[in-house]
Amino acid sequence: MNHWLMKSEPDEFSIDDLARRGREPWSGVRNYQARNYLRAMRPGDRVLFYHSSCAEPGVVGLAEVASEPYPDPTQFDPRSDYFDAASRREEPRWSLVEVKFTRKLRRTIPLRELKSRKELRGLALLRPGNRLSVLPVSKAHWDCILRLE
DNA sequence: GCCAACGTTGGC
DNA sequence: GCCAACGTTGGC
Repeated sequence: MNHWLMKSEPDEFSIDDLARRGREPWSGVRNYQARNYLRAMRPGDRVLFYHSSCAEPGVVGLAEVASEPYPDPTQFDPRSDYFDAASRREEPRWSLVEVKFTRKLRRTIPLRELKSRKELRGLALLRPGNRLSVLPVSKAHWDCILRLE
């Protein structure tokens, strides 16, 4: 089983939105490296849900990968913001997985606090300029972050 | 709103 | 293949 971190802007889709829906196809990832991480995901993998571009960026909840990766349907929808005219159905460019709500954390663990922890050195989220919306997390880092709760 | 740190695009 | 210009992400 692998561990991941997935970012979402709470104005767009928050942990409370995921709690309400229970399960959500993670559409709209349009970065090749992030896509490759999505394709490496398997049902049962654990996910840290992270709020970005907001007053208090940080880890806010836990989720679980709930499907195998499959082609993101929004790439074929001309009305979607995520439409990609260059993607062909025979060879879809973009993938997604479905994500299932596990629970909210008792508190937000702010980015500021993650940065202050020596044990979290090397966490992909903290690497300079890392803007990927989907990132791997080691088991050791996962455990460390949950101990901060 | 600013800006660093990227990724992408397109001319050559 | 190089690289300048441009667009995006996301913290602050």
